[in-house]
Amino acid sequence: MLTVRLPDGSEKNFAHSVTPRHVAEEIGPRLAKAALAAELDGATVGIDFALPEEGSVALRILTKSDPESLAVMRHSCAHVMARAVMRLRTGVRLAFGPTIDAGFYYDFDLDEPISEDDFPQIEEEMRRIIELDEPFERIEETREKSVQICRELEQTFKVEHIQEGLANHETLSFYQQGEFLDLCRGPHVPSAGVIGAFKLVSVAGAYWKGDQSRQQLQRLYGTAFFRQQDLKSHLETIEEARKRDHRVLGKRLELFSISPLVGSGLILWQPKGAVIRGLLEEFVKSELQRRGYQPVYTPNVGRVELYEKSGHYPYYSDSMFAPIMMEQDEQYMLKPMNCPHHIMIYKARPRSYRELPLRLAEFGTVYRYEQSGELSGMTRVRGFTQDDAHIFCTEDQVADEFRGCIDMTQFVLKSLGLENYRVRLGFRAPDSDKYVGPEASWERAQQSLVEVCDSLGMAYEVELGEAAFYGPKADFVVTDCIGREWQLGTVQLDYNLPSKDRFDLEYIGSDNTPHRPVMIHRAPLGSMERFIGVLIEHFGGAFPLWLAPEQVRVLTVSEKSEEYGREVEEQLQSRGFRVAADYRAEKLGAKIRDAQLELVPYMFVVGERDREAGAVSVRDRVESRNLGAMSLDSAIDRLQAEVSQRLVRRTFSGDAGLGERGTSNEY
RNA sequence: GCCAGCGUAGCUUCAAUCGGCAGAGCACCGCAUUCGUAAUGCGGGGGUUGUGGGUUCGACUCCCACCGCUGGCUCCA
Repeated sequence: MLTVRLPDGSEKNFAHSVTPRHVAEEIGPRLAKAALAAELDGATVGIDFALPEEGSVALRILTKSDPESLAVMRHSCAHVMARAVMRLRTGVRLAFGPTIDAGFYYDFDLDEPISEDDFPQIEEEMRRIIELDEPFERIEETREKSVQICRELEQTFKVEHIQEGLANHETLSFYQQGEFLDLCRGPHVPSAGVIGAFKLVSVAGAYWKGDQSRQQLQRLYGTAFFRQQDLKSHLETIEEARKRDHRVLGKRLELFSISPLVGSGLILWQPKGAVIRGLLEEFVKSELQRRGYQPVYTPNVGRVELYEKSGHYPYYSDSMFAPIMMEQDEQYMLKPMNCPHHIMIYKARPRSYRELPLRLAEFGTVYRYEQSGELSGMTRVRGFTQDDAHIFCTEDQVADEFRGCIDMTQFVLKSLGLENYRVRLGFRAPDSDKYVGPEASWERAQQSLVEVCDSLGMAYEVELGEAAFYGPKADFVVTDCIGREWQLGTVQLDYNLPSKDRFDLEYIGSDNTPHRPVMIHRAPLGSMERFIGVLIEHFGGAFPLWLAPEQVRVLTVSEKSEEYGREVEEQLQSRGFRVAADYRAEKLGAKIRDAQLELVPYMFVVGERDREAGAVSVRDRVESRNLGAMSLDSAIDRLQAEVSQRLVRRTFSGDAGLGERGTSNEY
């Protein structure tokens, strides 16, 4: 006998084999009709799933109102899409078609490539399939039979997947809908009719099993919702993201530019962007000073031998700019990392334990030859400046230093209105030869990271295989105001570069014998380019007052007030504000409009009335509102208070569902 | 690097019918206007249609190569 526990605490007993559908029918016909899937002891299953005949299970029937059913429905929609493509095309071989955060995709190998022009036709065919409202039927087969079925269907990727990826599965499942039969773990919704609204989003290349050395397939991305209005609002959020694109805003607001003649992926900071960067650097520098870091400067090139010693050259030569050849035995690299240089500063003389922790900081510019297809605006570039520092400390100091790095990162992010983030601990993958150093050091380093995170009560997730080659790391993955994730700051523990085989770092301990220090690599912002790119999108170009390239614009009502306007402008300038003025022979409305669109936080409107009173009329951009006339001094006090608090007055808040594309790998 | 798409004036605002005279808006410059909280009017300049080659009587339009960009894949010390 089976006991089924329901969410309301009640229990139902069944003497014979049942499915969630039967359970739902027992509860009521309404629920049975609305049931799309079920949650069985925490896992999502289809409503036709055969529950065990004995024992006790927790079961929750899932309907449209449960978020879990959205993923199930989207996976079904991926099948509908694949079915439509197979109706329209010949020689379609199916690969994987999972659900992702914002929708789903399916990978195909096709005789003729699909382009976006084909979307309307595919969508039309999908609509037809959905109208038929045919059920998704689950079929279970033995391995041999499954291979045979896939062979007959000429689905060679599926054959391979059964034989390799699913080698330890005794039985396999298929889902059938009309003429469409696909190897698939499921679950699926009962029938296609529940797919309320869908849209094909994009088409892209993707390698079979994510392996660059294997065949490239076409990946068709789509999304689906139960209700048309949810699809609409999803598309609106994508549109919102598009409007905030830092590449567009960066050009419009004259923050940065990229010139093909200078080179792809190389950022030219325009004056206004340079203001923002300079302010952020000052902000970080003052924190570094407070926290006992010492600034250093190092050159932009270094001999190849330096990077051979560090191990970067053997590991990353493909993504480094080629060496600069001088003589046969004299080659220089553009530096891809600052750490080897900082290490040489440490090594410039013998070190005592009394000096540790030694914290060396530099806004170090590095160059990496990223693949051309990787480049994107400021977020993925070939030259960038890290807010870098390397801490050399004793084993005993590691935890405190690591804690200090986390603290500084949290402080900096918070000051910029980036309060939504998670921490990802990147650990080594077992049995990989990608890493340097003995396993014991790795264990120790990984253990320290976990202990510090636990002691701070900080949530984190461990990801295997995400470590740097020399040590494990803690990455800060920041969610911006429309729900997209960005990897920004990082703290990395390193027991390897100091080792005998690498740079053989030492300090003399209190026992008067040499000891090996531990290194911590850390960059709270990551790179200035990427960080500011993300900030542009986060703020939609409307920077808080303390960072705004132009903080105040003086607007004259007419040319009659120009002289007074210039006085006000000069006053603001001398009080430390970044100020501009609009003396054009335009109407006030036009000047206001331009300043609003250029995202200037405050406008000081000056006319004859103000001149007579020695006042300014303050207009606030955020509220798009006239705050009224006030004395210049009180207006300045007001702004100064806002600057000194580093007040972040507004960021859009919402969720585009554009988060990292984590897949749950249905097949 | 790979797959797909795109490239017309400073502008990710865009037009140019089937291959038949490259044209608007915004921005910019000039003149007039002297204005009180999101666009004053008039006039003007600005183009080797990404680059190079090909097909054609004729190419923004069709074909090839290259460059750049976009969306993905792979990569990310």
